[in-house]
Amino acid sequence: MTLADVARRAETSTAVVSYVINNGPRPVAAETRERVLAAAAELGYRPNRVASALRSRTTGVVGLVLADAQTPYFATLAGHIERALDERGKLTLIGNAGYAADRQQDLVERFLAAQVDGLVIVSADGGADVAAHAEEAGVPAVYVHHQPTEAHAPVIAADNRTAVHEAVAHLRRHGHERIAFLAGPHDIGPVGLRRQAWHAAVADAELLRCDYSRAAAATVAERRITDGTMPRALITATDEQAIGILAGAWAGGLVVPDRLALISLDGTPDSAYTAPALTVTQQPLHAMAEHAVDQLLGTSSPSPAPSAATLILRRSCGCDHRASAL
Amino acid sequence: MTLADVARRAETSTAVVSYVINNGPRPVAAETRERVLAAAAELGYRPNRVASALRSRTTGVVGLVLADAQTPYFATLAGHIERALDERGKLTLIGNAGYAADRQQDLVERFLAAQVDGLVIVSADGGADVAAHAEEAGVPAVYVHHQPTEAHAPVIAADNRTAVHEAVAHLRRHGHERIAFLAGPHDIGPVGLRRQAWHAAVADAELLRCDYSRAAAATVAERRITDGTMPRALITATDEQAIGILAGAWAGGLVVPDRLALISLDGTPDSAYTAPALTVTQQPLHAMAEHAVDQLLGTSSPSPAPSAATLILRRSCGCDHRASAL
DNA sequence: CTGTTAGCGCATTCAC
DNA sequence: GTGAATGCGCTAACAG
Repeated sequence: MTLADVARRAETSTAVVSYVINNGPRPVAAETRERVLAAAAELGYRPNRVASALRSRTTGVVGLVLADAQTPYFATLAGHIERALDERGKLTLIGNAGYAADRQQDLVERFLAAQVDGLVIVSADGGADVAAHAEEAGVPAVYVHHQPTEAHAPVIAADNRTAVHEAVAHLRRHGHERIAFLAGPHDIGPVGLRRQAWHAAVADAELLRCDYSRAAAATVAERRITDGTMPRALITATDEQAIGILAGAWAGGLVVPDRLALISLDGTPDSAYTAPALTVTQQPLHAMAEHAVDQLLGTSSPSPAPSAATLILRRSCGCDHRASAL
Repeated sequence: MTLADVARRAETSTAVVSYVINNGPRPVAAETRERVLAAAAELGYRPNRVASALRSRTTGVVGLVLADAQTPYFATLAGHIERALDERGKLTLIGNAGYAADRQQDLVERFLAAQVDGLVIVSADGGADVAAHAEEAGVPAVYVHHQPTEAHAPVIAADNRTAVHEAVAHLRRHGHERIAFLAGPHDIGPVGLRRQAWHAAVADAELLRCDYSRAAAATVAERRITDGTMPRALITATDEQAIGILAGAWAGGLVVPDRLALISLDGTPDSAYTAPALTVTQQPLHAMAEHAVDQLLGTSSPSPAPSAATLILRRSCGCDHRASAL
């Protein structure tokens, strides 16, 4: 079924059929429009977006490159982005780079070959400035969460510094002086910012490091408990690490929050249903996604830039104002 | 940059350039090939997949329709599917139906318009047989996890019945007689199969129901604890519900596994890092994804059909053979 | 307001 | 082994 078939059936031209299918760019007489619509319905006509894309030079597809699609933080962010795109009539081509710079590069290349209308890059630490390739091809791109140094595209990220300060201040209110920090393996990207903000706010406390995985954090917790060197107050850079710490603490018989006050810095949905529930600074992932997509598509009414994460008080820091898990 | 540009630079025809770019379907003299490759590299030529798709009637893109992209179970499955597709050179167009039948329909329609080479549908309970539309358009489709009644496409799912039997048997080994079951709001789909298998294996024990969300399950747990009607042994249909039960139990001061032996039936990665760690029957999500994609693409060496979930013993059932969270 | 027509970039047929 | 020419289905000039 093609435009021509519909035109033939409606006894008109392909141009007119195109005008009614796309509501423009030229007006069509009401009666003709009815005939065309009827013919299209009878034939079960479905426009071929590929042909349309070739001619109009716009596919209605946006590429979403993810560093990691499995982690709740990224998965939630990706979900919001896909939804924002969908609301604006775009389709989402998704790709998972698995933290590998070359895979990220390759995905961008393939998305560009597919003539995407834009590129959203949720990169993690490291990686080259893939947006440069997009710019060269005349395709707009935005980074979300993280941006490589000297990047040629806007970045959408929340204010990490303020979030960390709030977490530190809250733990101090609980009477803690020495507030340790569990960072990632290095200080690149948003987590590096969080680490620095902690360092600026806390005079002398211990800096721990491990991978951004539950398994790694659980190992750290178990070892620390065995050694008797577990801090009494800890801020983790990510929810994944916090959940790992909780698992390790449980296995090691260390009670949270009695023996360890814990705050995490992502605030994914997962953090609300751990045992005990995690106190977090919640990143405005929805706002970040909306803003990124508006920025990318140059929508007329752009959403406001996402602000800082908000502190959500639950049980793991020692707060008690909500006994219920809800 | 188009084929014609490269041809001009290499002083040959567009046909020859096409042959070398695609390695066929006709042979090209080594020397000519070199000239073409050099010209393409110098010009930074990138094939236009849209034009290629229009001509060759194959886009190299597969549509993935998800009932819910946020839940770890579906997110993990989606990740495996995307990866399997990527390994076979396909790009993935993703869409989130959010459990809404009309949104699912709409997504399929738009993917078909985009001329996808195939459709993977990870549907949840309900929804029409969207694969029928695909079949009509001559596009192959597979269902994963769940299939509407009277569906016109293959389904890839694991053996839920066996999984449930193993869970029941294990709880019995721990000395439990009355093993309750937490099902979804109704008995459609895979969860319905699990519910039936439990019913067949357990004579008289209580059937609980709630939404497939952590929040709903936590509410159930808290109410049961308050009422003093919490079962001593429970199998939950999904990990989401198990995690909610754990959160509710913690908030209500009920110790798992001492006062409640718990087994869940998904076995997502999340289940390994709860406190306590969940004993689960782990669904072969990777095998399901591989098999689905092979089935869809008609690959020469199809992967074997996924078998039953495997029982992973951890702490929540009362087992003690692994003190570590790892 | 409607119809005719020329490509979009590429794969492929047919001639050489 | 190579090249010229055709058309995939659609949009947008252009002409009526």
